[in-house]
Amino acid sequence: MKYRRIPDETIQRLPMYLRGFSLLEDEKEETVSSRRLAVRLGLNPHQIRKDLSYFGSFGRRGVGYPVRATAQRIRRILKLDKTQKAALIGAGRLGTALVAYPGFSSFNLEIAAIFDKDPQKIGKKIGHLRVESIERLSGLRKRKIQLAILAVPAEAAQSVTEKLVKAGVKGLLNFSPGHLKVPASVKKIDIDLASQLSILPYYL
Amino acid sequence: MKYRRIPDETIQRLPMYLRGFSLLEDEKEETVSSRRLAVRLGLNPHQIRKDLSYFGSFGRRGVGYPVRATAQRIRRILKLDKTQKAALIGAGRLGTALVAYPGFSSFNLEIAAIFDKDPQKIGKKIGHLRVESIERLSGLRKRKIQLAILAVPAEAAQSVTEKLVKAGVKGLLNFSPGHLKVPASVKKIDIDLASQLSILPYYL
DNA sequence: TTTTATTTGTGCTCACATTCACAAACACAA
DNA sequence: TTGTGTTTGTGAATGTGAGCACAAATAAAA
Repeated sequence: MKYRRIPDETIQRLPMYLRGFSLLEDEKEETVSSRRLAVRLGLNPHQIRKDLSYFGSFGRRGVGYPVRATAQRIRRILKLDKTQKAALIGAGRLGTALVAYPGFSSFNLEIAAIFDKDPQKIGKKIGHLRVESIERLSGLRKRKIQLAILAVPAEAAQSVTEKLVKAGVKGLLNFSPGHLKVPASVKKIDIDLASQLSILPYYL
Repeated sequence: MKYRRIPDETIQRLPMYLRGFSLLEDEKEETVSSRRLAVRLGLNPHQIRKDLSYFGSFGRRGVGYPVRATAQRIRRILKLDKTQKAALIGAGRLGTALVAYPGFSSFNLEIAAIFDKDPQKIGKKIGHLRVESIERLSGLRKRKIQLAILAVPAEAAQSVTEKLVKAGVKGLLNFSPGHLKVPASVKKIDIDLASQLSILPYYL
């Protein structure tokens, strides 16, 4: 296929595909067709094929996609073939829940540091990590942590973000409500829990 | 404007607009132009105007949007002018964090019941609510709870969902990974935390 | 009243994602 | 070797949302 810009939407679906392939890997399946995979994931086969084709030829016609190889290739694309470390900012309830969240490890994601402003929390253990002072964010570059999860109150979000950017963070998963300004070089994903829930009543 | 289908994307932005208007309400602002609001929210004025116009005429030319009235109108559209009750299923760490989450109340959203399967957790207090047995989900209809937040392990998600649908739930905020089958009459929003985080490394 | 500066509301255009349709590639049986 | 049934990969068609430009409406100054 001639070069075409890869849609963000495609990138966003890759983790879903990866989860599907990983599960099939565990089930010792050798190959899977786009049709079978589509049924499992609840979407349509055309989209799976088109999405994967952006990254080259993955499957064999008449056969399907080789499970193990394709899983590995998607991991490579998403840079999940090596463990990716993320810093968590905010050791409140949500932050604590995220540390214990079991879903990250299957994607080779690891929360490798926790920061908080509150002196009461600093030094405390959460999981197997100790909460560090927010003053130590500047050490992230040395520790090769380029991802951050922001779970602080809205008022603190912008100033913490600026510290993170200075510390070399390139990807941000933001749970704080409201608009966060980041340089174009930083990829930001917003998860606004209250907004998400408040959409539902509309459809009642 | 002649009738046009309202895009889902527009609905998804309404909570953002509502938060903007609510804040301006607190600041005792009388009116706001799409331009000023756009700066605050970090998006463009055309989109705000187009989105609002789907629901009729909101503002006055040369002046802007009346803050209080527009906020109230958006609340009405989203059915947030009355408190909306939601049930939380799954009293794990994530569920517990959600109960304490302060962001819901400003949208008139309330977690009004908590359910779990684990007998160890049933009867325990979380916030000011007691954890109930999952067997009691069928009582949701009588309690007029039509929204549910699903924070259970992936294995349990489908069966719980079916119980919820039977109990008359019409809107579902799903934190469980994987594909969940729901009837077309039920609106489902998925928040897959691991998938979201795993998108970030791609952009490094 | 007239002019100037704003600002909304909306038809239109453009860009882009999704879906379709089909040729090419493969497996396997006859 | 030929034929049949799959399945991928992709150009093309379709559908849809975002961005734009501008007329209409308003306020305030001249």
